[in-house]
Amino acid sequence: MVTPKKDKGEGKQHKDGKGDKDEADYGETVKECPECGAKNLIRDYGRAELFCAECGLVVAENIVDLGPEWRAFDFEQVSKRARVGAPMTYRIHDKGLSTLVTWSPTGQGQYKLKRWQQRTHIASTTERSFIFALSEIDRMACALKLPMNIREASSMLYRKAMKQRLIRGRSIEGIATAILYITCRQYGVPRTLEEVRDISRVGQKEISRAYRFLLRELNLKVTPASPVDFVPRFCSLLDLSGDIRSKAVEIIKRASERELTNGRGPIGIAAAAIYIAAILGGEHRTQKQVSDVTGVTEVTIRNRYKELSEQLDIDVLL
DNA sequence: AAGACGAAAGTGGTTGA
DNA sequence: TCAACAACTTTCGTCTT
Repeated sequence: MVTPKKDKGEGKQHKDGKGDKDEADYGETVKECPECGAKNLIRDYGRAELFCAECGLVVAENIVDLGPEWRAFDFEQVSKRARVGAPMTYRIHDKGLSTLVTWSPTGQGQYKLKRWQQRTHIASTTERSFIFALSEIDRMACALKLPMNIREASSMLYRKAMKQRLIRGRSIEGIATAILYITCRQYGVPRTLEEVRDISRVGQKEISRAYRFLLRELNLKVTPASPVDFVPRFCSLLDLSGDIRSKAVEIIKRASERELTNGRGPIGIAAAAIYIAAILGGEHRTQKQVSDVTGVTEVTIRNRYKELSEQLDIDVLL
């Protein structure tokens, strides 16, 4: 029953078809996010991309990389990896360190061969499902325009879940989707459950189940999403200016000081704050428009916006 | 006609016995 | 496991611009 989201501003989102040279230049000169207008872009040379800290949009890829092409997570890795082998990444199923095993059948009995094959069969099926999970995480992260660091973190989390034998007997899709959802929350670029569900191949129920299960089993703490986290993305989807964005954030801050946000859904609060801010700033959007983008109903927007405007003494004149 | 409003009933998730 | 509960949705009639 969720209305399909209109793909507004297709042109200003990050383009894949452009040449590397153009993008490298773009990465050097662009100063603010074309999606939400935020100024704090993060340049990740390790992943050769430029992404927005506010909404998580990948602004440019293949930017000029001034650092070494390998990554190191501690000193030991630095010394070992300085000039040997391919770069290691968690997004490749065997961490990119593959081993080629040659087999010489001379003098080996049938029995041993069989056992070896059984073992490798088990290894290869779990490996295959892991590869599948990673490709799914990548696909979904791509569709949601999430930065590479979130994809990396998701891969690491999935690996961890696998080590603790949490995947076996559960749907890979469900777990992978839940993990992506968790990582987004942890990195402060939350996507709504509806958004995640729309690009996943499993239903909302299964995602929620996997989500709760993983939080419990992995002892993860996920702080409730703040309404503020949703503002940049929603504002840009509504074609609202940066002025409205900061107004909305301001309203949310005042609301949370007065504890008007307690027990309320963060998305509804964000939607109402944006609705109010847009009217105050002379860029009126209808409740329906806001509702379509945020996924909360007009009724909820009305209820929240009544509360906010009354309690914060904001005169909203239409 | 479109947008805003609000009442009333329904839904899905959480909590606590 | 079940019922109570709050937040949110659906639906729909009415008012306003």
